[in-house]
Amino acid sequence: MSGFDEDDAFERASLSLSARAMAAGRPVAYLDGLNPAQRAAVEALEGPVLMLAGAGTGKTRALTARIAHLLTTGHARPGDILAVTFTNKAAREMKERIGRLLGQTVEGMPWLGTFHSVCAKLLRRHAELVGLKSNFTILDTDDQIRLLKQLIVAANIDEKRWPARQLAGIIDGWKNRALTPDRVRGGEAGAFNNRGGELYAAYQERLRTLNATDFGDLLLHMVTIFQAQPDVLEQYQRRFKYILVDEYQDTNVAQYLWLRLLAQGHRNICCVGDDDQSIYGWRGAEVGNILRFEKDFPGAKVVRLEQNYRSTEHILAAASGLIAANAGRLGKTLWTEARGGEKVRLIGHWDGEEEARWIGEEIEALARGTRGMAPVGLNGQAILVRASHQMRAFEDRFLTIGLPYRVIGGPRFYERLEIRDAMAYFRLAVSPEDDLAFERIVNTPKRGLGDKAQQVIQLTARQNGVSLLEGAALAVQAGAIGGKGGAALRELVAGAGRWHQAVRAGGSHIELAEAILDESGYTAMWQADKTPEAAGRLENLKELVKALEQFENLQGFLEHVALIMDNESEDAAEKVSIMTLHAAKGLEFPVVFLPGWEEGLFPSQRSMDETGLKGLEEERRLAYVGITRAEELCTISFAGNRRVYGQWQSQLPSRFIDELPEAHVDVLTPPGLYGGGYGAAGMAFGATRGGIEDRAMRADVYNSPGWKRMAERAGSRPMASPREARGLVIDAEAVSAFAPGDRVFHQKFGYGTVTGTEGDKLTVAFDKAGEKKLLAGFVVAATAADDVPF
DNA sequence: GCTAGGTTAATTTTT
DNA sequence: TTAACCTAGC
Repeated sequence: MSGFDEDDAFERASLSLSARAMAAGRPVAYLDGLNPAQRAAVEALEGPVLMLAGAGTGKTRALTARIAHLLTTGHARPGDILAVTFTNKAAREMKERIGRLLGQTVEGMPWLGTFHSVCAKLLRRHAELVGLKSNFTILDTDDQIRLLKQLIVAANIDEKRWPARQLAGIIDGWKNRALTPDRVRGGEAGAFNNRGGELYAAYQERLRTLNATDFGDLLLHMVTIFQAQPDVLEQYQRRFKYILVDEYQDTNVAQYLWLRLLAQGHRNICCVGDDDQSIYGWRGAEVGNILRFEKDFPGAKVVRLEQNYRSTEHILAAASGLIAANAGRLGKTLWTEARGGEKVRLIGHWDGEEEARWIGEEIEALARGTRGMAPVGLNGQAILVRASHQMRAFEDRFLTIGLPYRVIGGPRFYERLEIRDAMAYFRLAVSPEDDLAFERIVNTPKRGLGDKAQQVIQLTARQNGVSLLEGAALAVQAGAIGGKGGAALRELVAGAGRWHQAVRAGGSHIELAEAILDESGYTAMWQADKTPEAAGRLENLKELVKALEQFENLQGFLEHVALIMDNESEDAAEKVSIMTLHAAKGLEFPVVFLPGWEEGLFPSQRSMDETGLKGLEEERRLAYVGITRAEELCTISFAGNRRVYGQWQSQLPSRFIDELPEAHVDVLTPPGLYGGGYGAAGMAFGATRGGIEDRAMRADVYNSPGWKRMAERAGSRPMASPREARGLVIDAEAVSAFAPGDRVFHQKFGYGTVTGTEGDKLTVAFDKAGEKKLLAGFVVAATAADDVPF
């Protein structure tokens, strides 16, 4: 966040940028190779433009070319363009690509960044308008929750029944919708044990006192300012002559309002997005924003990017067929010039472990090139799951067979305990009044300051109206905290004073950081720790200090970290990637595996329960995102049994599997596996046994009284589906064909004797494989002729 | 203040 | 099943 705050700095940069590009005589180089649609999107500079960019259609290319076009044609200087993204990664990428297009780095694009970083920058200039100082701190989720916890306790609410995390979610929801406490409607304010609105107000008040914001506030405050201060708004309407928005389908109400306010004047706003890839509804994104664009901006030019450069025709057709089941789309048809390629593969497995085993073998085979394709390195292969707990089966399996993998997502560097602790020390050095930071480290490392001592500090601080650090100093002076704790606190207070002095004095912030970690005893704490992770933590601390080098001072670093929580370490080694579907958005791989396509898991039961059809459609978009990540080979799989929270459950293939167009799917016969039952993937399509083919009718079945009765009758069975209503599944009645003592045959386990039945599950003592629990559909009655008892 | 054992809940996640 | 979180008890 350092560098370009000075207006004239980017004025200068802008001049040199366009001038140089022009002088170099390649004013149109960035247009080379654009297809007609991309070109149209690039050249429609004036007025509202909606760029509907399907997966793999060269969206970033068009977007960056558009910026290059604005600059080179002299329509705008870098400082005139507001370009917002959701992630730092996207912003970085865009900067790089613009730089490449124009043949130089674009350090002069001061307003290209994430919604949050741009808003933070704006808010620092106008903080006083919402009662903050310009050096406010930005709290992360962890701080937010700790703060809320305090407020909940203070409000005499049972924190166990009403967890702070939940309140945080509610408040975030309000902020996403640009609702300040006074705007939360009566009924809604009654959320959270009837105290939601009140706690929200208290929380905002507390943030102001702490001179802090949370992430949601960055936008909320800016919307508030723009709405209440026409002069400020106008200033930025004039400054931002052109507005570009990436991933518009992911914007929430607050972001939408913010953009609309800024674009109101000239209406030069270009939004890029894909309604079919809207997968963040659960965190406030409004697909409606993109669906409504033409109404919001009458006369908008809508450009569709539909030529796909990523995937084979089968993959595209499968994805298109699937997404067609969603209602209320803007509509796009992806096409490609590429011909041929593999169909999407579909395979059913016995259980989750087997699925993992099979995928592991496939990956190895593909890497060796024994699948009729050129070898695909591990870096080119990915497994995309719906929920992160599904990763475990793969990790377990891959560790066993020694297949290198990397998990994308998960806890990030700056969210790690030791990093957050160290950061709290830095924060305290920069701002001694940062109470949250003080609280975090006051007894880390252990200083013998327990609840009681901390209460004394709190009380002293409140009575004197000072920060906790000052309160601690006073308490020490007064001798209110005795013994070991008192001495340790005295040292901490002295240290904090020293560090703050050092910050003010300037000097090397790297040396200071090292000194802080040293003098506080923090480094020593981990050195003394004998647990296996201690070494890694020390390593991380070193890395943290190293990261400081890129900044001029601690303040700059802290701002950076507050907003840029990613750290993608380069890892050159060949590894399979495992990640969630959400994390996969925007990525592509030659080979993609999509496991766990089962009712209840994907689409997620919870999603459907909570948001009904809306949730289901978002799940379907997630499936669409998954398939469209694949360039050459996409393999969808499901398991007939899966352990869910320790319980074995029978699983039904996902309804999304039914929705795949058959012509583009290759149903693999599981090699040497079971031969009967629904698990035999051939049955995955509703083609057999009188399936209902009509989609509308299928939806009807789902909502019909008959279906509901059916679901009820299924009783304890957690996942009933339309498929069952259609009789596609061997249900409880079929089970009665088997009784204890019957001889049965299983493709994998061979012959065995039924020892028990329970609903549609059988317990079978197999002659060779031992006792197994399984679905009746997976076995057939043994015929005397075949069955050779031993 | 720490640890062991019991209880509870269990998507998706960026900033 | 498991992992995180919290409460007793040392």
